[in-house]
Amino acid sequence: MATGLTIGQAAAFAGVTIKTVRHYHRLGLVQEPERDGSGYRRYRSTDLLRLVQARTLAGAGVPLAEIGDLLDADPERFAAALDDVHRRLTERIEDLVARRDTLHRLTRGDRALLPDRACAVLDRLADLDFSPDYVATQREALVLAQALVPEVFDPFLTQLEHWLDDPEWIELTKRGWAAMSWDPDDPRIDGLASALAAKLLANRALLAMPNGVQYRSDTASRYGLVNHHREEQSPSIARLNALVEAKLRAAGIDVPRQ
Amino acid sequence: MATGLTIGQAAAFAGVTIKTVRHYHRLGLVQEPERDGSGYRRYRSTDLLRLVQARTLAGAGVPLAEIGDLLDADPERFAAALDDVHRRLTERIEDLVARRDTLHRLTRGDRALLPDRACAVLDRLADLDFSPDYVATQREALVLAQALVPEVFDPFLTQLEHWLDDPEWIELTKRGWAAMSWDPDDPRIDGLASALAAKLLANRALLAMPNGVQYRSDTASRYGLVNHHREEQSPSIARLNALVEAKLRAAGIDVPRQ
DNA sequence: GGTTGACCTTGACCTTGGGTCAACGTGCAC
DNA sequence: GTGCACGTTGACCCAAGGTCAAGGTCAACC
Repeated sequence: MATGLTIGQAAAFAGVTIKTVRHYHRLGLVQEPERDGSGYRRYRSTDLLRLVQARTLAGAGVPLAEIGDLLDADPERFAAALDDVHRRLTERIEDLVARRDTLHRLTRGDRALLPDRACAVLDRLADLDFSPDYVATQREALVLAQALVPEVFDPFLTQLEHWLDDPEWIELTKRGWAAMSWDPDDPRIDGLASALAAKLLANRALLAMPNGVQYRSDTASRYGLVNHHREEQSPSIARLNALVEAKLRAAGIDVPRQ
Repeated sequence: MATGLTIGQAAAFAGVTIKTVRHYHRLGLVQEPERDGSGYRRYRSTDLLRLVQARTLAGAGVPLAEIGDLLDADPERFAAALDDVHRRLTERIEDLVARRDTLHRLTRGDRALLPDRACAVLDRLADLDFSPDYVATQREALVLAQALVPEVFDPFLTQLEHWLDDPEWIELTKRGWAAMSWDPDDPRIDGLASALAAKLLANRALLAMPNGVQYRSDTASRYGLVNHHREEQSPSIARLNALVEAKLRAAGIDVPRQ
């Protein structure tokens, strides 16, 4: 008797598994066909059509719960819904393309976390013979800055780029890094702090908060968190920083505390 | 104290939810950072890096279970895996594009189920003033044929295309369809069967199984299922078909039974 | 007319990548 | 000291099926 296809044949025709077909039946997404004498579902071509329609929508990412309504809707609502699905699909495709394109950045971690401009600064630091340790610390600071105080991230980079053109700053900074291994009471620290503060004061325009930046109530503490990052690993560096900040405050600069 | 970011800050930085971060910890995909005095997780930049790497891979569709191993792998295995991910992502994108492109076929069901060539044949049937009912039945037959006997689907279409150029066949077929409403014992049925059989025998080359088609053991019954599709709704059509088949067999043609 | 093997039936639980809710502890600002 | 946002764990929920179990059917071969 020509009673129609079995579930396996129907599933193969629609390009889904048997389990999926039964799942659709259970969700009421595709009506169950009639059974034959032995209880087998028998699929006619209208069932196949419905199945293919459902699978196509599901494959396009439409939630199964919506598909039933959609297929039963009047043509204009259906057409509108199709447009919507098409749009969402296009978005998803573009998203995937973007993800694919960013994948290769993963091979170098820093480039995954920081914008190109910051990476360039770090590369220049390495070229200028700063120790890898120092570069790594700066990288950490930049990552933290981006996460914690994004509103000053760009001005911060501008500062760094400026200092990199100043050989004297480079020299001072390298000495400051070397101070990490000094005794916290080393008398050279005070001289170094004075020199650094003088250098900063000579370029005080750079220190001002850029125009347009909202000073959030917690910005200061976040900024401090960035500035004092890794200080706990070296008391001498902590003392150096404290001295420099005190000298800046004495000169009337508003340095955030803590 | 500069102990690092809280989970909410880390999650925001990586572009995921807090829950996702903890999920990754539980799966061992991202190591848990140290806790501060109050039990809060505190994220350093290496943790952020790992988190961003994990999220990027996960977003690209890599199963979470694989990501941990991947990120711990040596660079060349990691690069190979990245290539693989890139390839899968490209496949997925192409698949989505294809699905998007087939979406619009859903507005007309027949076009979603049948290839263009079959749709063209159905359109010609409608143009030739076959009743919508007849066209619908033919559509069902084509869908069934495609599902059940795909190996003869193209030759079957070729036959149909041939007959459509024969005005006499068109006339006979329309009379045959009209027979549906006749009494099964109507004497005109026999004459119609003779005319149809003669027409088929005059083009017997078309009836042969095409070269290269494997005659599966069940092809005959499937073929019969297609041919006798909808017969149960009209005893006169059933009788007409039976008569035609008998005449063909008498002429030495191998017509599958049942 | 058995037996084999492919296919069908239902039902219950498993999976992935998280979301949601509850019940409770912390940190900070006013 | 009182909100209020944020943190902690744990337990359950979700889509969209997959897997496994325990049988019933069907067709074919011997």
